[in-house]
Amino acid sequence: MIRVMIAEDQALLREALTALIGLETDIELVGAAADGEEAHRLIRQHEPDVVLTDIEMPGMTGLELAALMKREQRKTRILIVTTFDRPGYLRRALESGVAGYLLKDGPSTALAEAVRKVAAGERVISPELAHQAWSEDDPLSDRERKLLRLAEAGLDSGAIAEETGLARGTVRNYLHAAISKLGAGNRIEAARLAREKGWL
Amino acid sequence: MIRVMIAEDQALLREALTALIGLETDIELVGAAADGEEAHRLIRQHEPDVVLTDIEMPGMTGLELAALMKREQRKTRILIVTTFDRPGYLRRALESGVAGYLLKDGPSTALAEAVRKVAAGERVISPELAHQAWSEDDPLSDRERKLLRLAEAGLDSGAIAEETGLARGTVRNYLHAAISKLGAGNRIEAARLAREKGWL
DNA sequence: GAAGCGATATGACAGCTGTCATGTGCGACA
DNA sequence: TGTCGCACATGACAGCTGTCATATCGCTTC
Repeated sequence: MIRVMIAEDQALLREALTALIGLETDIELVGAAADGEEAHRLIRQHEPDVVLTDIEMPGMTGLELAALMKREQRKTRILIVTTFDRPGYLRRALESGVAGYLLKDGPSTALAEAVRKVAAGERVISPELAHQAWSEDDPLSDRERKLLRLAEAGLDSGAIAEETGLARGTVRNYLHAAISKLGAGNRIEAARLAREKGWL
Repeated sequence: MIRVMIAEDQALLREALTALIGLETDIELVGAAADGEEAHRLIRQHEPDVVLTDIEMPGMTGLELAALMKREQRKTRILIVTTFDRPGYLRRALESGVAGYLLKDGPSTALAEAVRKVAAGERVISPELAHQAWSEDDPLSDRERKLLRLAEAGLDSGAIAEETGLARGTVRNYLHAAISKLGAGNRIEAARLAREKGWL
């Protein structure tokens, strides 16, 4: 019997996944959490074989949860189930040590199958994504990413400078580097491109 | 017996909803569609009492589907099930003539209950949203909305002018109006604010 | 018909943005 | 130790953006 836990903040999807798992005879649901911290607590309590989780959750993301499993040397393996099909997300997920990455777009039959494979120690990646796993490197530095996020929120160079303690000219310089690396025409387009790739 | 159809492009959620509906004894599933056009075809074929649908779908949105039901004078009623909790979305949905608007955040028990109420002719709105239904009017004109969307994508005034056939000065003027109406400091912030409200 | 109003349209001007040249300091590495 | 690369920093300049004054047109209201 494979012991599974669900961590998903959308109640409807969480309970629907519960219903789907309930249809399988060789998989047992041992808990369901609505946020990352509750998930961590329940994992320590039940020590499931596999945790189905979204990436974005209140409290703790699915990726942080995966990193935590590694740090605490648990055998519990993380299977990400998400809508985000951006290359950067998959890359970051794999680097966090997740055992699988499924898209919510995929057929539900893939879910139980993926749980079985992950429980057996295999690594599972949505076929739609497998080819783009190592597609393109994030060329942005931490500084560029941070300033790009502020620019995306609508702050002008002066406000970003104040926020970060940099000079206005320096802010423009970093944004110029980001714009140039991404092949964009301005900071707005640069932010959009970076977000599409999953780099923000 | 209430006859229900599901229109949802995420396969996993679609099949999970199917599983949830399957648990109810007084509700019967008569079809499931992965996009708006397929949904329309299946509605004409099966004439369900209620259609569960997301707003954003390939082919046709759930709101367009609702408007179509009204135009074709069908008795089929649309129940929106979505993640979008922005005020503007609910307002536009109600104006499109939907019979209900549920958040995926809500408990799954609310789903069957909502289906029953909608089938009985009632109107159902997620309690989290009810208070903000008429919270704030969209102050933007169609022209302003369109230009704001182009600006959000990273086009500069010149590119937007070319795209729309307007003069550069006119483009800046419309964006200025939008910025001013929204109390923003620049076009980026204006686009962000408008999107948060659900006006884009 | 005249006044009022909103949508459309344009140009002038100050300030902001993107680009580039240039410079400093720090750690890596042969 | 030198120099190489990289992050950090700044100023100059052309072009773009935000703001405002202004004007036309169609429609409503009296």
